[in-house]
Amino acid sequence: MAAKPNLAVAAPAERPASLVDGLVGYRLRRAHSRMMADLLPVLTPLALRPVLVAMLSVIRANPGIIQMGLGTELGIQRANLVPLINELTGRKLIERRADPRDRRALTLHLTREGEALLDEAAALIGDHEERMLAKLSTAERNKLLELLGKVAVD
Amino acid sequence: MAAKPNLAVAAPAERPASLVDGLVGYRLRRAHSRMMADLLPVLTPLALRPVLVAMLSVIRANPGIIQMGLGTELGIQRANLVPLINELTGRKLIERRADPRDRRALTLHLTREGEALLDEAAALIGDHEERMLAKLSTAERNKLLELLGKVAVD
DNA sequence: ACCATAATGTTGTGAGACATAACAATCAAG
DNA sequence: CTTGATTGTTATGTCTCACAACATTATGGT
Repeated sequence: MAAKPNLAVAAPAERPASLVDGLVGYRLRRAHSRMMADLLPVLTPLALRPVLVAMLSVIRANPGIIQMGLGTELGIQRANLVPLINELTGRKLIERRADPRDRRALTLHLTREGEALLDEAAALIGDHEERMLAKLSTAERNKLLELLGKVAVD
Repeated sequence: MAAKPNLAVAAPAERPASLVDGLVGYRLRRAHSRMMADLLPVLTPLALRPVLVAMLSVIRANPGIIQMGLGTELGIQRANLVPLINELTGRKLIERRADPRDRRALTLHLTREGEALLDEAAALIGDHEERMLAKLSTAERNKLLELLGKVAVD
């Protein structure tokens, strides 16, 4: 029942909009892809990746959070979290400490170096966001944050 | 100079907002992740993935597009495009034809089966988007599309 | 016409993200 | 105390993606 006109003879001169172009999911994919492409080289000088920054950020906001909680917060499965945490502990950016309440769990804390490096990363990421959102006014950026929040939340 | 208030003394009773939570890039990542998690099982019955749908969609909107053009349009490198196109041609969803103007290039066209399958996918994806954007009004959805477009565009 | 450079499709390869299963240690509930 | 669930861990496999190299063909300069 498609009301689709026959355009087999139409000259594809300009750039006909594809079906996926009107989808939020598709533009989300493109916007995300473009931002990651810009962010990766930004963090390279600090030897960090976006995931590691997110981990540091959540640990700073929730000192003493256990690994399972960190994984849930970031949408990372605990199995895949282990090598990431090993990477951060190996660089003395965070510490694993025994949880006094639960002997299975390990709590996570930022070290001084972790704090400092996260501050550096935050500054670089601030510039990065400013660059990516240059076309958007402050009101538009807030609106985008709000709308993305509604989509991201469960 | 960042106008960042000192919140070190705030009581972390509820759920303290982490630094990354105010970043567009981070919410973009979360929103994208959630939508993909919902979309993948939607396309499973058709044995399709989001990339394949995007390819079919762009080919339908630009019949005769060459592989290089498709890769540029979707942000996929031509090397990685080859097995994807092989997958679609193997399933008789698209066809590779010689380009009369450039003997290096191969033009791409949808088959009837490709058209039909894309229509099915479009219907399923329509439901999927409706589900993901349930919290947003029509005006908000259009605004989100517009803002994402500004971020995604180069 | 000739030559150097670029573009297109292709293959191969490796790194990284991610899901799953299985296990030991510990907790929680009956 | 015993059964089941939870936490951290290891191992494994899959999927996506980037990069390098190559043959074929176009393009542009001389």
